[in-house]
Amino acid sequence: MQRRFNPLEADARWQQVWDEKQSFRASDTSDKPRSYVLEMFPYPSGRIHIGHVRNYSMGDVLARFRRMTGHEVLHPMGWDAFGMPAENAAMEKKVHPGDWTRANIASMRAQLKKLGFALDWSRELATCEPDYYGHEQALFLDMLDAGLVYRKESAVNWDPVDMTVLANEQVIDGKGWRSGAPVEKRKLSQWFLKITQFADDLVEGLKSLDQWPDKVKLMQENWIGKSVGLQFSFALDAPLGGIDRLEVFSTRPDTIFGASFAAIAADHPIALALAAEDSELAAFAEECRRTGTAAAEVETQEKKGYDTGLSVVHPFDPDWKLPLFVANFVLMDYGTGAVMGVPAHDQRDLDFARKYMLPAERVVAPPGEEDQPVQAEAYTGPGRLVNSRFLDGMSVEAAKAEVIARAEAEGWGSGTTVWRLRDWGVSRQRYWGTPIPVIHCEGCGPVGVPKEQLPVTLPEDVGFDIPGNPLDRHPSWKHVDCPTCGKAALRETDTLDTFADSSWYFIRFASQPKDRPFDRETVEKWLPVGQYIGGVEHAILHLLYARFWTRALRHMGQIGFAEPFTGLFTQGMVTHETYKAGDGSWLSPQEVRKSGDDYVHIESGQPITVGRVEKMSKSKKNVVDPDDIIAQYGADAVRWFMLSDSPPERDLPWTEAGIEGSWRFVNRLWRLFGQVDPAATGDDKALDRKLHQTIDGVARDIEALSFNKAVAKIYELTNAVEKAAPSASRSAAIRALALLVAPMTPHLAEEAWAEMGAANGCTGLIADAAWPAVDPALLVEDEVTVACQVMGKLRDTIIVPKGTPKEELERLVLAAPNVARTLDGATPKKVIVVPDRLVNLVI
RNA sequence: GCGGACGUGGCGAAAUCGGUAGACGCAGCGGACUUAAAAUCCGCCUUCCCCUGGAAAUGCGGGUUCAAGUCCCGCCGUCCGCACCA
Repeated sequence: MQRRFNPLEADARWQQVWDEKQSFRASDTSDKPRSYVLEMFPYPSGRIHIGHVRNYSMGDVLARFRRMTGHEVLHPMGWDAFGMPAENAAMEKKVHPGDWTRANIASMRAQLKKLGFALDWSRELATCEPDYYGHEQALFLDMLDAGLVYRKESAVNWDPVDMTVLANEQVIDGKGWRSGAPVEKRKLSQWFLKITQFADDLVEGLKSLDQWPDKVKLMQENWIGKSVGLQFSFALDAPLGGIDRLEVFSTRPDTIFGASFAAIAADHPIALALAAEDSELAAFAEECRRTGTAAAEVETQEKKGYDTGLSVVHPFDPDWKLPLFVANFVLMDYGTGAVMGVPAHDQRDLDFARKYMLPAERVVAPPGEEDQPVQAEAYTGPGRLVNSRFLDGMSVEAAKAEVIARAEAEGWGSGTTVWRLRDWGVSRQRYWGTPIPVIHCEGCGPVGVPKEQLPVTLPEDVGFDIPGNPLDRHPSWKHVDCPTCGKAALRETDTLDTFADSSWYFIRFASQPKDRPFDRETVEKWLPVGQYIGGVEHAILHLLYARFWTRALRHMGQIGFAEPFTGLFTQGMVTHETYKAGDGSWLSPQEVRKSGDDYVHIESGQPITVGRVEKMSKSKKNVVDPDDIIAQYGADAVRWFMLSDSPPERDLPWTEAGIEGSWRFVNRLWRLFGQVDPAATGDDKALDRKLHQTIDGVARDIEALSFNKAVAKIYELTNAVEKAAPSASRSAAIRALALLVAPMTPHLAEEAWAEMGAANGCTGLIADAAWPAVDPALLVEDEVTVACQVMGKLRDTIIVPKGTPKEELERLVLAAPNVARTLDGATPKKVIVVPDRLVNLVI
């Protein structure tokens, strides 16, 4: 065996062997239990970054481990290949988005292959190819037929930089998620997917996802935002044009007798009608629209209103009139754009009432506080109804039910659920996306492209020298005949949001027939995905859309399950120290050298300020390139480092010392593998025990994705094996160690396996080897260390046979020298014995 | 503001059910080998003290318990998500 492990040579050799033997090809017909391990597929930006390496290393350990434990594993890879960056590149570099994207895919594929992931490359797909997006178009048409797609003119979020519409989920703090430009409102005809039809089920379904992080489930629940209450109408005391009623929604119909005003949004039809003849109101409405929705602004925003002079009539008392305001805190796009104001029990209403001198009468009170006046804070807790006529004495819940029942009986309202979730607007005014397969005919309206004409492919001859949608200004592409009446018609020139592409790729991975999106039977063999791994930044967008899409397919009878991902794991980021030069400019790790405890700039020798450890970003220059690292240390050291130290859900600080340490360990293992001796004889019971405990523990840790713990256990075993004297046990441990590290450092393991060879029982590829069996008898120790405590403080420890009886333990502890000295002749009042663990003496 | 997570050595972290806090790794220190260096190996490594032992210590302050990093109450801090949601 060579003295040093040579990854540069070994990595490529084993990668080629796995490739030739198609070692990681998933069989649809295997009888083994199936396991679908999936990491979120990358956007082909051009380079793999270290975060990808961490993500795919984790998935790879699980995939390889599952193979070793007898599973038929599906572990595929593909490309989320449509999107804006390709068009931006086209504009800047005068390359076609397709050429740019495909070149990026080629180089990133090569990078991934260098890491030796156990991927089934035969199933590789790219969403920008017609043999993917054509099937997506078919699914869109199915949804159109099923009534899950509709077209609507609505105010949409317009990104003025990317010149496209954005979904609600893609607007963050009033800014476009990609461009960061403040989003404008525009009225446009757009295609929508009816995600709200599944709102309730999407919330309910979260309960079944016990292998999802609570954090993600909570984020989804909040995003969907279910509110149960009463939608009802106030009569206007004087009709305005054709409008004589005002619809409002309230989650607190029980407080209806505490109402002292009604308020509408600045964009509410009544407000618009009034503003047409009231310039003061028009100015106020304009001010409301101008106000940003950014966090800081909203918080400091004063509640302001404009008294319309109109009144509404209380539904339970025709003589009770409530003033109607236009208010800046009422939003047109939530509920009905109008509220009833109950100052005593809603803080915003209270702030508003104080400013405009409106009454604030308590109608719910906890016991004993019935007569307390309303102070600075609105009361939102439980209690009994007061000052509320026929509701007096009821609980909040009973009163809600009573008001809803009466409203429904009297016909002026009904119990309703309102959702924060909006339907998913999927139209994008972009070129590099899936063409929406619809033809607009003057006579027939929008008509779906007949399925036999799919795919509707993107034209190649497009230019990006002027802003806007190249599909729309293409001379011929959009001009087609109506499939229904045959008259001249126009193709839809919008493309689908790229989140549609990632909403079903995990299904296509499992089954890729040429003539349809997927084969149901094959899909149901593999799905749902057993373990999905990716960044938490997709907690809402991608994961919600994928859950919707899967439900839509089930709704249409195409598949039999609703949840696409049984297990979800959100891994942390890879971070790095930041370095700042004296002039405040950022420096990359390559420009910095450690000198004693300080850092200096290599070029100038000037001292460097070390900043906080942050997510790697180009702007702060704290990035490391996986290619450089692999070239220096090989794939296995990088993979090992990605799994070590930090728990996978937490951020992992990249350090030069850390990767050096991993590299040293790879070599340490390599030297140890060289010490295997098939001729060695003799037992080492302690080492056997350590080995079997480690095999068991590492398996559990990998199943739980606690890779850092598995790594620690492997270090411990390595330490023990190194210290052990030669024996048959030691050789067996060395061989088993190769199997234990095989999922993490597969090239090293494969090389060692081949070197150890048949003489040591190492035949075939370690990639095809089974996980070592555990002897349960060796998991239990026959001796245990028992802690000897006096008054809860550790005074001594004794080693006793496992299962030593209580009385005997007590006797031994009392005899322990340090215990006897501490007791100093005193007799314990009480003795607590936890068998095999500790004895605590209470004096 | 609402919701959530987290807080343990110089650093990344372990501690699975309330039962020996700091496993394992990194960095550091001392030593061996070497002409020397690298590599490797051995040892030390929470703090303090009257050092064959002892005391304190898991963000801070209380509580429950024979026993608390772990459970309960109240603070402080950091990070994340949402945000005028009726």
